[in-house]
Amino acid sequence: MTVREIKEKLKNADLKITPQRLAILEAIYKLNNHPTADNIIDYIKETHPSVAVGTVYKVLDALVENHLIKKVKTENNVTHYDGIIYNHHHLYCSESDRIEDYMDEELDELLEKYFSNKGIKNFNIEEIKLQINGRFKKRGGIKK
Amino acid sequence: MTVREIKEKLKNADLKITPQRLAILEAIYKLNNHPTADNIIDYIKETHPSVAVGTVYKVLDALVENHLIKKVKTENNVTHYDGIIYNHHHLYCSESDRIEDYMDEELDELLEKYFSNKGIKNFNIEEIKLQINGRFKKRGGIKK
DNA sequence: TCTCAATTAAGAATTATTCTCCTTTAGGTA
DNA sequence: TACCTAAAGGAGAATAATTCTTAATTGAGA
Repeated sequence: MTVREIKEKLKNADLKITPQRLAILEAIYKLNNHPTADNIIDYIKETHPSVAVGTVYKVLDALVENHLIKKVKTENNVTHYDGIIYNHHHLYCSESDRIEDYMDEELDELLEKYFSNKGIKNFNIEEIKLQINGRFKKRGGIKK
Repeated sequence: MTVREIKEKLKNADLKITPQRLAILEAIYKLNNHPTADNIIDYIKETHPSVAVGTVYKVLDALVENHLIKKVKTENNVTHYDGIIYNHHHLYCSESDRIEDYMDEELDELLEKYFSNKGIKNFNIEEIKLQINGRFKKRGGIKK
């Protein structure tokens, strides 16, 4: 995702293009791992050493409100952010805080069809996401 | 859920049966709305006015660790707890913090079958929960 | 280039949770 | 039934994550 594209996103969302906002949004795209505010601050501090913590929270809120990013539901007492705003699912590691995206169009269609037929009483569905809990297999190294 | 049954659960989980633990676990079952620690404290303060906040957090942690309750994934910066520990799904209201349980055995079987066939590369699935975002229809009152 | 509403910086305040230390108690054992 | 002690709880301080306030800076429209 180029700076140009990020500027375009901010512009389309009617948000002023500021260096802080560019840096924060770019951090989310580059990290691509559902970072926390603290992760983002750590990431941008090299190129933007004087961005205030309060600014980061304020910018993150603005990005969420303007549908450029989303908050991720977790059991943590810390907010994680997602740069992917189209619907998808998440793999949650039961051993760590790792969260991975999971895209599966076949599954999406299945769920769409299922709930079109069935529906949920007294509830208007807006979005269906899977929370898939489990363990990531280790990459390389000694097999356990 | 009777006090007797709750005592049984604590005993089976190898947890000492204390008045605080009984009160907190009963609160979760009675409230039955994915309460926060603060909700629970408010609920039990009438019958147990001197239970310490730190105790509540400690007891909740013990109940989670011993699989008597579960934490609910949310975007809030506050932990919600669930008294239902068998697998089920959640309806999340996009307008409030309301979270409702959603059980659907047909759906469970569908998902089970789907992922048995498909699987997820480099990931061992332990549990699949649906996060269904939407709006609850208003009960009674003027139609909007 | 100028202007100003919007944004940011800085740091204080708030909220939710965790930690520490001392007191109390659940329940096992004799 | 009484005793004992490891475990649990109370109280309050500490920590961490986020929000708020005020003054300074700035993006972008005119």
